Amino acid sequence: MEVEITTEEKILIAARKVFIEKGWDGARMQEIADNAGINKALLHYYFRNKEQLFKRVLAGIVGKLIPNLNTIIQSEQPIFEKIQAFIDAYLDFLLANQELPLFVANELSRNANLIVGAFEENGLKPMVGQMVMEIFQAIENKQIRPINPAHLLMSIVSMCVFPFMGRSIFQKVLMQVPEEMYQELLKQRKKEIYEMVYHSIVL
Amino acid sequence: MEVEITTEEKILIAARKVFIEKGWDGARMQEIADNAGINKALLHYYFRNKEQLFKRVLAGIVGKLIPNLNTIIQSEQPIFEKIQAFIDAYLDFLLANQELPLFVANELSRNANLIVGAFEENGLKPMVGQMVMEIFQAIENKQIRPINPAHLLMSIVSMCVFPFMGRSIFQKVLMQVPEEMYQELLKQRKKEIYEMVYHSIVL
DNA sequence: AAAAGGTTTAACCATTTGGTTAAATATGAT
DNA sequence: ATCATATTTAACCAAATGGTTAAACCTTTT
Repeated sequence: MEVEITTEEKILIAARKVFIEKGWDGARMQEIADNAGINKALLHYYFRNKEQLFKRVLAGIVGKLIPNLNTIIQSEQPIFEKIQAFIDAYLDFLLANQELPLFVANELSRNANLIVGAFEENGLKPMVGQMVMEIFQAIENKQIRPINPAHLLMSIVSMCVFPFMGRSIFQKVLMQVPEEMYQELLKQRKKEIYEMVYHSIVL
Repeated sequence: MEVEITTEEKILIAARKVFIEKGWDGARMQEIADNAGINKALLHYYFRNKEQLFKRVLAGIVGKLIPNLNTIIQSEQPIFEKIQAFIDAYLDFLLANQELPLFVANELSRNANLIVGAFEENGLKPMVGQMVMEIFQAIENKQIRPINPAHLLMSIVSMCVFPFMGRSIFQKVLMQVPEEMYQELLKQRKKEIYEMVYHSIVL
């Protein structure tokens, strides 16, 4: 069977890899061309310049990041199930896109307008609002102990994302464990995070 | 009173600022020179090249990062007090060096050998070992509920660091709050993190 | 088969950037 | 004052880098 792959796709795949690996500043058009197995001039034929290419890569990334989580947030489930589903979906995504968080945080902090633009074009609503409300209600209903919802969410997201974003810090400085062992830890986190959150809010 | 500030110090201050702000790839020797108010050639007079200058900046950063935490870890206190002291000291440091985590994670993931070298020269022992042992003992002594120590530590560090390292993600994408409000959240975290951890491990 | 249009390439170009050089200027010792 | 040494600067340089151009090469249409 024929697996058609256009030059444009080859370029985007190569660009995604190089941009994520090296960041905007470190990425070289020549390296992207080499990775795509084409001439450098062809990059500029398909994408006018580095910025256009970067924007296209961003759009692809952001497009996958968002919908996943939003569906969960909007679903109707009891608070504990919902939190568990959130952690579950978030970690699945992170395990499949391990280098993404550091890349996004990085570019976002240097190049904010570009990235925020990409998010807005992809229609990311501040999905936090609804979650905050639900946590408030769960507190009033005596389902969970009183806790600042913003901080609870912050903590959950932190526990999910940081092991990926700060992976180099954990792996190379703090824990000094080999790659496979770290991957093993990452896989266990789904369960560990949920248990931590559960015990910290259950009455 | 005379505040003596040598050219070398001026350079290091400027370099630290530019490197942290822009990263290795984004930092320009010219910009560092401008920030220091000197000629570009003078940079190379004091520091042979970009790499030497970067290493010196790193040494300064790592030198302050470590000792702070190690003293706490090595202190003898009951487990809950120790965890609280750890969070306390960590957040004080982070509040005073907000841009550092992203910078370190970033350079560490691209340029590992350079940074790990800087850590090793500054004698960072994998301080985690001792903490893991103590958590194990606390579990055996029925002081806290059974929990994987590595994950507990990972979670604590995550909750402390991520709001700084992923600040742009929280602030600009997820929560969309103004600067002062985010700073306010950060100041509250000390208390919030400890309470979260406390409730999640207390029997 | 020849014209036409899109696709790909090699060779260039202008600018930026890290780094050097040689001369000028302070600074300190004799 | 004068000599020597350390500090600072302006002018350069070579390599790297994003981008352009004009020609070559397909593929499809007529």
